[in-house]
This record gives sequence, C-alpha cells and structure tokens, in this order.
Amino acid sequence: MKALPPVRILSACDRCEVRRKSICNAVKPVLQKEISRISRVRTFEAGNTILAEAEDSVFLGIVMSGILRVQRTMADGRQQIVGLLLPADFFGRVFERTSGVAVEAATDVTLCCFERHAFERLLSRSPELEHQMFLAVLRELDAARDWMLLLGSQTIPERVASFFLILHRRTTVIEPDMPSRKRRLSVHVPISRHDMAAYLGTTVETISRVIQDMSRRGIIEIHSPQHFGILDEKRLVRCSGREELSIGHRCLADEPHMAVG
Amino acid sequence: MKALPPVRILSACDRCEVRRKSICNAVKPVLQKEISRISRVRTFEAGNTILAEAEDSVFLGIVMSGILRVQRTMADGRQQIVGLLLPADFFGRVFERTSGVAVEAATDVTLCCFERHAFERLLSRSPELEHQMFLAVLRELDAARDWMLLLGSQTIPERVASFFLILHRRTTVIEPDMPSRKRRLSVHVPISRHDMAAYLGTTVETISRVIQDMSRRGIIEIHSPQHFGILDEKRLVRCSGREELSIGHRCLADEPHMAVG
DNA sequence: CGGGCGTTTGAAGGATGTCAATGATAGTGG
DNA sequence: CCACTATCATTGACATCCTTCAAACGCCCG
Repeated sequence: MKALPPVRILSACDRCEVRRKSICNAVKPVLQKEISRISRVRTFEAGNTILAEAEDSVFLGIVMSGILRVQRTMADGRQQIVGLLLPADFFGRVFERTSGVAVEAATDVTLCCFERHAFERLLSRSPELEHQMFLAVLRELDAARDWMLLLGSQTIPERVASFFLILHRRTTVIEPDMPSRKRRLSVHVPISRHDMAAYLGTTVETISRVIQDMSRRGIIEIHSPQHFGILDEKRLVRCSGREELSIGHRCLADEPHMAVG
Repeated sequence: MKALPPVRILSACDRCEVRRKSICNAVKPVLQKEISRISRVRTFEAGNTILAEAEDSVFLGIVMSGILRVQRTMADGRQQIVGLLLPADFFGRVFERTSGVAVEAATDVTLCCFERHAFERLLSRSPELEHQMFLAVLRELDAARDWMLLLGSQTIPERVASFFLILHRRTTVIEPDMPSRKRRLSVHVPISRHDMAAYLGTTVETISRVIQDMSRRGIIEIHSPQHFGILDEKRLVRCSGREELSIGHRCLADEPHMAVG
C-alpha cells in the first residue's frame, strides 16, 4: 500500500495571485520556499510613501495588487514619474543603501515585502535568482530607454496616444479573462490625471485638452475620466507616431518589470 | 635557490588602458584570462554604425577609446540619444537577439569586442561576472531614470547646464592626471551639436542660443565650439535647477556604465 | 580658391505652460 | 436626505518657450 502524499500546508504564496508572473515563478521550488520564509504581506493606502527618495530603503518586494509610482522630485517641487509598477512587478533597489527615487502608492496596494539584507543574502547564495533579477532589470532598462524616446522626441498628443496603446496592451496581458471584444475596445487608465501628467512630462491641463480633442475627432470616446473606448485604433496608432509593433516594446507590454525604487 | 617566476606573456589586456575601470577589473584573474581569450579589438570611424536598431546583434563589448552613442529612431526620422558611452563603458545587449537601439560611433572609437554567444556562455558559467554585469546595469538604470527627469521636467537651459556639469565631473574622473586648476575650469564637449541636441531632446539652434546666452551672462566662456570655461560654477549649478550633489547621481559621473545597445 | 559641413543668428509661428474660473463627483455631517 | 466641502477634471485666455525656416558665418580640406 502506497504512503499517502504528505499533508501540504498552504502558505500565503500558494494563494498568491501574481506568483506565476513574478520573479518567484522563475526560480526552483526550494528557492521559492526560502523566499516565502522571508516575505511579509503589507498594504498601503493610495498616496502613502513606501520608500522616500533620500531615506535608506530597508525593504523591497513585489506588487501583488494596485499600482506604485516611482518618481523623482526636484528641489523646486517639480516631479517626474520614471516608472509605474503593476502587479507582479518588482520594486526596490538591491545592492544600494538608497535608491534616489521615491516609491509611492498610486492606488491602494498590497505588497509582498522582503527585508533588503535578507533578500540580498538570498541573492548572493542563489545565482539562479540573481540571473532572473538581472533579466528583469535589463527589460526595465529597455523600457526606460523607450520612455526617454517618448519624453525627448514625441509631442504631447503622441505621448498620450502611446500611453493609451501601452495601457491597452498591458491590460490585455494582465486580464486575459476579460471578454475579448470588450478588451479590444476599452482602455482603463488606473491613475489620476496628475500622475499621468507627471509620467508623460506635461501638465494636467494639456492632458485634458489632448484627450478632449481626440474624443472630438472620433478617435476615442470618453466613458468616464478613467475609462475610454478606442473608436479608431489605426488612427490612434498613427497619432502615437510609432510603428504598431514597437509600442511598449518587449517590456511595458509583455513582461512584468522591475523598478529600482 | 628559488625558481624564477614564469615568463609572463603580455596579452593585449595587459596593456589595456581601461581595464582597471571596466568590468574586467571586477572579476578574478582566471576569468580575466577567459575574457581575454574571446576578445578582439576593433576600430570604427566616426559615424559608423556598430549595431543597427533592428538587426541581430552578434557582438558586444567595452569601449576602449572614443565615444559611442546609443540611440533610437522613430519612423519619421526623429532621433533620440538614450545614452553616451565613454571609455570603460559596456555596450551591447546580453540575452536578447536584438537590442531595439542602435549603437553608433560618435567619434572614432576603439572597441574590445566579444562574440555575444561566447560571452553569454561565460556569463552563465560565472556568477561572479554576471553579478558585476548586474551591478553595472543597475547603475545604468539609475542613470536612465535621472535622464528621464531631465527630459521630462527640465527646461532646455537647465538641460544644457546639467549636461555641462555632468561632463565636467565625468571628465574629472576620466582624466585625473590633468592639472587640477585647468580641470576645475574647463569643459570639453566631445560630441557635435547635432548629437548634443539629440541627447538633450531639442534642436541644434536652441542649443546654440542657450550656450551663447550663458556666455553673454558671464556664466561660461566659449573657447571653441567644443571647449568652454566655467566662469561661475555656483550660477551654473543654479541654472541646472538641481542640487549640486545630485548631478549625475551615482552613475553618470562616478562609475563606468553600461548600455543595452 | 571654392565647396561642404557644422555652427550661429534672425524672424515668425505654433505648441505648451500658467493662471484663473467653472463644472463634476464623492465623501461628510447635520 | 440634503447641503457643504474638498478634490479632481475641464475650459478659457494669455504669455512664453521652443521649433521651424532661412540665411549668414567660419572653417577644414580638396
């Protein structure tokens, strides 16, 4: 008679929604267990600061739900969002005391957190984990470069159109169970106009004008300030000034990415 | 009687000027030898393309002398330089067939090249080398984020002032043997106005106007189109809109960095 | 000397930021 | 349930920064 399989204790990780998309999925089970052991789930309300710009960052982790903004602030108060982190993305800066960027909750968020030093010890013991982190940072760098093109060479209407298209593709990846017809036509902007402006390097007023204008021209329709329909995708792509295929490149659309925050 | 030390054959690496600043310096001698074995020195004239945007990148390597520009081009021809690579910097994208960015010689350059697959094999066999690459990419990402702040939130005069200050600090690191007095006061811009414009996200005309204006106001003096003196560093810093200490951050000024090109 | 390239300078128009006011929405307390 | 407030989004008028187009200038090299 065969022995019964050992009783399996469900850890928090077994119920983790983003596990299969995050860095956890890319490493061996034994390592997953070690990660699990040093992890702790925390929640923050929208607007809270997770890691401040100057302050020592004592922890890092993975976004489970909600959205983080990674941003830098200038002496006179101007802010630039240098990255948005969606579920499954990694936040925090390994191998550095302070990150030089702030990480804040753009919406209510649930995070899977690790104490930085414990995670770094794990990294130095596991080349496999470090390799996965390396790949994630490489993709993140690709995305950052893509965004530099957007900020340096595109007009504001082009930036808004690009942003919509990237969000649309990214949402398609994140929520593949949504009816495809609805997915095809709708864009949900999960952040405020203020954050959108800080991300696109412009102001809320200009954003608003551009969106209203695209709506008047029949390219999109406005369901609510955060929900839009795409009426003419071809034209939206043309507005973005990009080739369809290069939108979001490897990174923003296809893969979870990582922030040095 | 003690045996004589073994005769030491000088490889190209032993004479390498940038070795102690590059990734080679950070790995063990035995690994350096392996790297040396797969390396090959190549030269390119200014304007030549090292890696094209769409094309498979078959090699990567380290800048020995000269300057590379890492850039993306839009469908209509607009170009954005997303990184400048100085001696000791790494170029090329590991673990990806194509990089999505072009790497071109901004000046005549000498490169230490590796065939990509051979280098990747070395990487997968050596966690130590991969760790060093990882650190370099993290620094590069920090620099990219810094540049996103510049492109997204700073005015053109601020960008020019920031660029001068970064160049000044970087030059100080690169050429520490120059008399300190001369170093303190001079900035050498090693690239054309056209490249400067593509890097700062503006046009040659605007760059020219801003520089002439800074000269008229007594902040800098123009020795030649590529050589400048800093007359009033305090004011130049104020023009840049940044805190002195954060200019160039960790990355652009203090450490060789790495491009995904 | 002349052609070509890179840089500078000038004039004019357009895109975007700024300031101010209005409109919409949600949460709060009476 | 309804004002009331606070916050966010939109709209308008205006100023300005920056790009664009054009031309002149300087310089290197054939």
